[in-house]
Amino acid sequence: MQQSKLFYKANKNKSANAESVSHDLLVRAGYVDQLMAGVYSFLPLGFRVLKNIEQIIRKNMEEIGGQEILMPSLSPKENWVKTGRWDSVDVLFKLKGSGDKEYGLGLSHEEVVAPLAKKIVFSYRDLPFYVFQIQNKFRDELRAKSGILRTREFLMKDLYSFHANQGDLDKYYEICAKAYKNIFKETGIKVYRTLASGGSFSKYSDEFQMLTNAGEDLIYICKKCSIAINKEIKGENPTCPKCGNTEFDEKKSVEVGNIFKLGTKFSTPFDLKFTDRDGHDKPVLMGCYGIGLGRLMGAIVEASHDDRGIIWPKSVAPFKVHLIHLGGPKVKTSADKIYKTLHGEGVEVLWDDRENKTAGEKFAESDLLGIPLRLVVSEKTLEKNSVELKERSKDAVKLIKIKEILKHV
RNA sequence: CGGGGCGUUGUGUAACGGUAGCACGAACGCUUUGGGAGCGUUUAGUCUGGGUUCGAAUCCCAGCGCCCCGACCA
Repeated sequence: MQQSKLFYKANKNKSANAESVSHDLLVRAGYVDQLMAGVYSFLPLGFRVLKNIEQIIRKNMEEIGGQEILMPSLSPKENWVKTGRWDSVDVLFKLKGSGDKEYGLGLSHEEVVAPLAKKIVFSYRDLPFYVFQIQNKFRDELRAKSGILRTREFLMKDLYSFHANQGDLDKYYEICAKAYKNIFKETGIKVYRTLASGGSFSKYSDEFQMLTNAGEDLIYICKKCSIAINKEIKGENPTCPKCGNTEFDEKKSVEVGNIFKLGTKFSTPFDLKFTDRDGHDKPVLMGCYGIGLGRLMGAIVEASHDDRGIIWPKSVAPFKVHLIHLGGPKVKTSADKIYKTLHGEGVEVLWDDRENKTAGEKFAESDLLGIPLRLVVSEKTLEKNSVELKERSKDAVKLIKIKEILKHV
């Protein structure tokens, strides 16, 4: 991609209305644009990051048997009434269509996936199965905050599992927890699996929390065994559920994922059952497993930046290489050649081909954008048939031969 | 939803009730080219509606919007 054609505009001034680091940097570097409180557009740079995160999640969900589907955002009021969530969930967006027909905008998809499963599941032979989607969710949060960390519309991966018995659900729940750990590791952040209350869903759930001051949650990490619990759990029982210790570190954190054992909570209202080996009908047991993609993206920035800008982990970076040329037409021609070579080899490269920008501006913006590898071409480097290579996360620069660039990127 | 703060050009900000200015950006020209470079020209703004006043960005009322704290959080 040539930067002169990229749909974005970076800004030197700090955003006035952005308290959190990720909000400020993502807006300033042109990754996202705020439309209103809690609602954002993802510009090409931001969308590329989002798609990389999406791909990591997709791969891991497919590895544990997840089959990808796409469910609608609109759903009929009746289904929400059936589960009681029309009245009990105050963040549900409700809207009215023609003929005064009422709809709910999906904030999670039990009301859609359970009736769907009912059309496919009849026998124990049809179980278990796992379906997931990556789709926009709508929640009428009382207060959106911290840029893309808490929004009213956001991309979420939600997986639903269906089981014939508790043992099977328990087993899959742990498999999914492991996949989650892997996802967060791949996206470059450290998370704590945190025992939490399940809200209206189940007695207990597990949250995946990343430590950051920009977060809105508090978690308690056992000083002895490093198990983490959230506030509600500590409120109920102030001892470590694993080792009985009572000493905890209190830390601010952001929840990037959450898993629940739903049991029969949603299968019962929709009469979702199956015929077991013994010939008797039994309710299907469900689990649900969510990750907010935009929030994860924000969390990554919170975890990985410096005072000059973002430092993307390679796995999610919008481009792998930021190519910069300094100098006149001759240098630009060489840069163009390098750009085409890299591009031709499938290396994701952003080339700052702008002619009216000074070296300082290009460097400063490169640091702000946070692409992992920077290649600089100038007359100085060309004299040695080389380019300069620098990792965004490090200070060291080194010269590498142009012929050998592909070995380094 | 309670409390607080704030709405001035694309962004960041200034202006006692009296000429809406500065910086960044953007555009053009010339010069420059290894850490946000220089000169010149240009561009674009007082959230909306009322009120007070000779005169309102400024004071008052209402609305809308944004941010923060809290509450809430499938």
